[in-house]
Amino acid sequence: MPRTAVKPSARERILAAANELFYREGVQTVGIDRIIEHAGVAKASLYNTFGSKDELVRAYLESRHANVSERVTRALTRFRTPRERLLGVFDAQGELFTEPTYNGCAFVTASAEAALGSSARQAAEKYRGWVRGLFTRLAEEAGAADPDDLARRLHLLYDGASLSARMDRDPSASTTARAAAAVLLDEALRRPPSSGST
Amino acid sequence: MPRTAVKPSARERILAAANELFYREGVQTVGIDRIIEHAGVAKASLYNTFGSKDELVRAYLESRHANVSERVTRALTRFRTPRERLLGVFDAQGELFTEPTYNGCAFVTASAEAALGSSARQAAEKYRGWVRGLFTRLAEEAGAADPDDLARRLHLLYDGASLSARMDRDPSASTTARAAAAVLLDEALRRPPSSGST
DNA sequence: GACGTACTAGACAGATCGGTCTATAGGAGT
DNA sequence: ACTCCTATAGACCGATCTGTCTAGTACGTC
Repeated sequence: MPRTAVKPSARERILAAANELFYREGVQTVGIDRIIEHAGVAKASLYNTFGSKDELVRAYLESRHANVSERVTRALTRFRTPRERLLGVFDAQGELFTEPTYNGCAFVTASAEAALGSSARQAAEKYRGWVRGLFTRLAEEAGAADPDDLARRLHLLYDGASLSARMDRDPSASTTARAAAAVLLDEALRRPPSSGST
Repeated sequence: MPRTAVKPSARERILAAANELFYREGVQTVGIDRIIEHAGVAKASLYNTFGSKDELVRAYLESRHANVSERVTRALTRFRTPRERLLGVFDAQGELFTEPTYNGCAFVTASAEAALGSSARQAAEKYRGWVRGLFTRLAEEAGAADPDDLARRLHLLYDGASLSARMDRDPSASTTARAAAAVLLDEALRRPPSSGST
């Protein structure tokens, strides 16, 4: 068991350094030299393991995706009713916001820095698909008249909250989003299950 | 009239080039050389006029702020009732989304690329303050029970919509946001003018 | 014609970038 | 003992970055 206890592998140390530096300062700003220095590895180790900076960025974002989805999923098991589970997404978001290292959605910032066809954009697309699917499923379970439509609306609040938490340095954005989500949910339950009223 | 008709000044050409390239590809990705080449000016002209790239970024964002606020303000004069004016913000947003060059909120992307104390962050803060103030004023005029609270909620939808329009390439995000905003507005009007119910 | 202003063209400096390469060292499996 | 694998340190390459500097040009005003 020398892997995790005594000394993590080079790959793990590099990913940890990337997770910290890329997230805090941006994937464009942080250079390879900073990463290997912070991880305490040789440059060759990084390129033997990941091949390029772009692939390292992809691995960094994929690990974040895994962390966030696991964390949110686990947090939702605390709640019993469908309504509580749906609104619980914003509670889980609020917990992230209060962490001192929180610096916004990693996929949004990385995507803003990267070129159009880059790995960052692909990883962001995948993450957004997961969020959308989560909200859609929760909206269905809650009995919303139009689950897709409610999921889209909740996704707007979710994105807006993470953006406000970063740019306005306002961790209470998740509370505002949660309250707004409750109003939207109630309205979606009031609507008849199959009709389109604008 | 040789200024605007025949040949714009170097400053105007530089700003136009910055507005196009910075917005499309990012302030970090686009270098000074690309700007001066696209503007057709000498490098010395850029540095004599703006002093540094950071100041050029600030000027670029300030010009965008002026453009957007002027455009939104003018669009809102079309509507008569307070309710229409409030929801009209999302109509104006939808018009921006349909433009082929739309690439998300310039302040969000620029802020994601720039360092913490940079001009971009300052310009973004200023812009966000304007948006917040606009929503607050419209919420007051519409007679919302808690205008600040409603403004915060609408701001989440507004940010979420621009983010979705860019990342999901979905111009209809403004329509979703507008529908959600209508629900939130109605609820804010139903609430008694001075009480706090969670 | 002289002069100041605004501009252009482009070399240049100093730093940093992503990425490759050489050379070396230690540990595990045969 | 020998080899393979993984790791190390660090020189090195070509490209690119922001910013400076020199030199020369067109124009409008006195």
